[in-house]
Parts: sequence; structure tokens; C-alpha cells
Amino acid sequence: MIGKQASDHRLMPDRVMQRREAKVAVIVESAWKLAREHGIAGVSLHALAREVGMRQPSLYAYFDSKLALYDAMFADGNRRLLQRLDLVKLPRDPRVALKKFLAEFVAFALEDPARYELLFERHVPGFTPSPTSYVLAEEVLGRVHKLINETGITKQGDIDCIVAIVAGLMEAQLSNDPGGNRWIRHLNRLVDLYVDDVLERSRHS
Amino acid sequence: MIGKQASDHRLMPDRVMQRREAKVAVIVESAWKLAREHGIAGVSLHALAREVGMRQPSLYAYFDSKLALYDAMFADGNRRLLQRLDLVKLPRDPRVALKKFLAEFVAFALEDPARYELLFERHVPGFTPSPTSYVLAEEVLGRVHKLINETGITKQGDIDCIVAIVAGLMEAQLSNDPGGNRWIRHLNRLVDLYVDDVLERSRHS
DNA sequence: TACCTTACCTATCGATGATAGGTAAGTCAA
DNA sequence: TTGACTTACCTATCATCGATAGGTAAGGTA
Repeated sequence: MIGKQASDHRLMPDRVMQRREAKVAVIVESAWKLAREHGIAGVSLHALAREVGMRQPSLYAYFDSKLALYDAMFADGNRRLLQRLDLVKLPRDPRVALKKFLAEFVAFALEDPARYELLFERHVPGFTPSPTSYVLAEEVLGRVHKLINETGITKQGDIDCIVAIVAGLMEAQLSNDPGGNRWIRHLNRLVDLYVDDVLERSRHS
Repeated sequence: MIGKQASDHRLMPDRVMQRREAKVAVIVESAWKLAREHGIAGVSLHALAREVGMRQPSLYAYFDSKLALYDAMFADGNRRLLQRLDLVKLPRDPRVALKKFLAEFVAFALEDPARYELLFERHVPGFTPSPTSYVLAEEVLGRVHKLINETGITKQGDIDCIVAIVAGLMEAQLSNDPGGNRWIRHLNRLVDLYVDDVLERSRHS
């Protein structure tokens, strides 16, 4: 139960519960700060505790394990991503809408390498999102799925390809040219190329 | 100096030197075994030493640090990859040759997830290949580069795209369907699609 | 034989994530 | 207001990790 937080506090009075959740938020925010400084795997519970003015064992009052902390960060990152995607004004044209949506997705992903490591790579040994947190990631993927569908692409294999292409460009960008655009500048062209090809193929069959 | 092995043994007599290198090879092989069992980041020096019949500090006679061990594994993996690629009989047709070469590359990459993590991902916190080892990785990339060139594709941006697409498919394959072919089956089609498009564009300009 | 190097060993270090058990402050019903 | 209970921390300690120091017996060499 990675995602489970310490004990069950659902019987707590609201006031106490809110204070507690606020503290969790502070801890997660500090964890992101440390992750940005030392990489996602470089977050140490001792350093994190010091950052929030505690001793290391006290963190276990808020998270059952270090992996549970990562799970909370995973959920937090995906929630922020969904918020950002909510703000995207989607044009009528499905193709333009898809590209605009993907551009925002990619911008979010690339702006914080440590967050990218946790949300989209598997750079934390042993970490797998809990079902509760994974639902958020599926929501993101579901929105991409929907927009791709609206361009007329419905086959799972074609959706897989587009997702893989986007991921490949992002991964190359962050690995070899973080902050630049050497790979990511090809995103729109590749999406157009692939979508055109699928539609062309479906027309001729 | 990540890649440096303990001290400088270049003044050793040949007999001793060979025995030493044989031992290094045994250690690296055992490390791969542990990596396959527990993931690349799950290799512990205590377990590795036990595996080769030593105590943990004795490994430091062969490697200056754990990262130096990873560097030796990185070089070893790339050497094996080059050996495999040497065996590929390349057809005349540049396009067919590229696809056959990439197929072998991908087959090698996917057959051992732990090796993939070390060679193609950055799943080991703090690890960067030493210049000496990185030369081997560049040799691999150089061969891909050459074959892509021979299809008539010369612009760096286009080469980047093909490499990113291949990497994206491999990464999705291993993350979501290891052992299967849900993503990788699209490799040839995507390469053809991209190469065709580049050649088409160059013809119309 | 005498000497030097090799190839290990034990003991120990600091940092890590995790657990056990204690205490003072906060909360709340009688 | 008091007394009981809970919360929110603490100190002390553990096993495991990579790493270092220093010792020793066997192998190789003059």
C-alpha cells in the first residue's frame, strides 16, 4: 500500500484534519524543492525533515514510507498537470486542438526535470504509483486519447505511436539538451506527419 | 574519474594483469546477474561481493567506487552491442539495411531491461559514463548515423527525429509491455513513413 | 632465502530509511 | 476547570548502504 498515509485519520475532527493536510502539503512542496536541487532520487528524509523544521522520524507521522512520499508527490504533480491542461483553450479544429494540447503538456513536462523523472520516467527504484494516484495519470492520458480520437484516429496502435513519439522527443530533449528545443521543435511536424498518414491510409482502404 | 579502476596497474607483469582482468570480468558478469534480478539500481556491493566469494571492501581493489563498477558495466554492455551489430549482414538497399540494423539494435536493447536501464536510460543516480566508455556509445550512434545518411537523410534534425522515434518506441515497450511487441511492431512503418517524408520534402525544394 | 606485491581480510565510518518508545502540547467532554 | 485522550513531535536505536584504514597471508621475484 504505497499510497497509504500513516494510519487512518478519517475519524479526525475537521479542524485537526485540515491542519494535518496543510502540513502534508508543506512537506510535499519542500520535497519538490529538494528534488529540483538534487534530483528526484536525491531527496533524503533527513534533509527533508530539516527543511520543514522536524527530525527525520517525525515524517513517518505523515507518510508510511519514503515510497508513500513519492506517491504523494506523483499525485501532486499529476494534479498540477491536470490544472494546467484545464486552462488550455481548445480550438475547434481537432488537429490544431491536439497540437495545442500536446504543446502545453510538453511545456509542463519539460519545465521541471525532477518532476518529469517522477511522473514520466521510472527513476525512483521500487516506486510504482498507488492505484489512487495512478487514476490521475490515467486521466491525463485519457484526455490525450480523446483529442487524438477527435482527429479521426481511433486505432489503439496509432494512438500508441503518437504517444511514443511525443515521449521520445521529450526524453531526448531532457537528456541531451535540457532547456533547449533541438528535439521538441519537431513535435508539430511529426504529429501532422503521422495524423496525415493515418487518415490517408484509412481513406485508401 | 568515474571510469578509473583502482590505482594504476599498468606496470604489472602480464601474468598478474591477465588474472586481474579475468577477475574484473567475473565481477562485472555477476553484477549483471544481480542487475537482472533486482534492477540496475538494486545491485549492492555487499551482495555482489558475496556472489563472487569476497567481502564487500575487497571489491575496491578492482573498482574505485560503485560508479566505476557501473562504468565498467556500461562499457561492457556497449561492447557486446557492437559485437552483435558487427554480425548483421547489411543488404544493398540502404533503407532495408537501416531497418535491419535498427531491428537488431532494438532486439538487443529489449532483451535485457536492466542493461537497457544502464545503457539507454539514466536510472542510476549520479552515473555518467566516463569519456573512455562513452566512446563506445558514440560508436554505436555513429553507425546508426552512417546508415541513416546512406538513405539520403543528412540533416541533423531528421536524424534526431528518427533516433527519438526509435527510443520512444523502445521506452514505451519496456515500460508498458516488456517482452511483447505492442509498440515495437510499428518500428519499420514509422521509419518508412519518416524517411519517405524527408525524401519527398527534399525532392520538392 | 629475503623482499615486495597481490589479494584478500576485519573493523569501522557516516549516511540512509525505518522502528520503538517517550513526552509535552492541544482538544474536548463532564 | 479538570481530567482523559489524542496529536505532534522528540530521542535512541537498528540494519543496510557505500567507503576507508590498516592488517595479513600467499604469490611472485631477485
